[in-house]
Amino acid sequence: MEHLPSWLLTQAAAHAHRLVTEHFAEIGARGYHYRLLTPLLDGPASQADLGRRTGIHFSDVVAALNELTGSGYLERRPDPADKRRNVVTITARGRERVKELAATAAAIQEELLAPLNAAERTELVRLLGLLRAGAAAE
Amino acid sequence: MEHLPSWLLTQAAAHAHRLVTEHFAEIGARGYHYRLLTPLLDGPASQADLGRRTGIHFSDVVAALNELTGSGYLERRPDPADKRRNVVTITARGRERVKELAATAAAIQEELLAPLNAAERTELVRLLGLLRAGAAAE
DNA sequence: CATATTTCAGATCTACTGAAATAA
DNA sequence: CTTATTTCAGTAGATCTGAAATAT
Repeated sequence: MEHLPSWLLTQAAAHAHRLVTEHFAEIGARGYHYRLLTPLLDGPASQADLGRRTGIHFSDVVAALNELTGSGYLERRPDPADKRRNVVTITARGRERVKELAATAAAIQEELLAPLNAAERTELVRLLGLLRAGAAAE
Repeated sequence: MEHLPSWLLTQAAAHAHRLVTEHFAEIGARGYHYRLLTPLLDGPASQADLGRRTGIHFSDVVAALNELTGSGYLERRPDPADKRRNVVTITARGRERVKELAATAAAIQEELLAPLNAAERTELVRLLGLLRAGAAAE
């Protein structure tokens, strides 16, 4: 079992999940907040677009954006060019919040990757990236 | 975000989880069944012992063992030497079931690791093992 | 008519918390 | 009295399903 990739992946992800939940909770956030707020630094986006870029389901994007608008980190307005869409824009407070979330995320990575040296960290990221590309391919 | 280890880990694990759920469901099983049944091939164990060896919580071990005893894959008897404990033993039907589950697990690994060559698979397992050891250390 | 977007209500699985009963 | 084991009831988080309303 200790050599079964899917099991090792599950265990490592569970550990990562514990760290993410714990550290983000300390500042009243959760992982979805960071994942959704960060891409908005590059400019406004529709909710469907955010869902596709982050891998978060449309229905969950809705709930997380409700929380983030409630905190004043972003604004949601109907798109004049396509009235089905909402244009989601990050606010000045939201940009400050991202800095805070990014610092927390960096601390999480450091704790998670502590057992690996620099070369091993790079290789892990590369291998996981390959898995991700393969999963997206089919 | 594509280079954030905790995110890559989460995505890869989510993909692995989809494969595990999907493939095991085809034969009326789930991941916990394989994880609990396999160590019992080495001999009987108490539930607390199973929980420690598999990383599954005691309360979830109880529920999964209820399902497995209901299907006749294992037996649970009070331990005469320590009456707090249950001795959990795999049955002949259980041993057959493990073969089925192991074949399914192998198919899952193949699908999951398809993007990696043999050397990369070995390295991924090694790196995830290091993370696991680090997580267990604190 | 088919497709895309937003939204809500609900379901699943994994992981965890808390507490009780029993026995070492 | 403290600790370990089993058990149950319930929670939380991430993911996903299904369906409705609206607009392209």
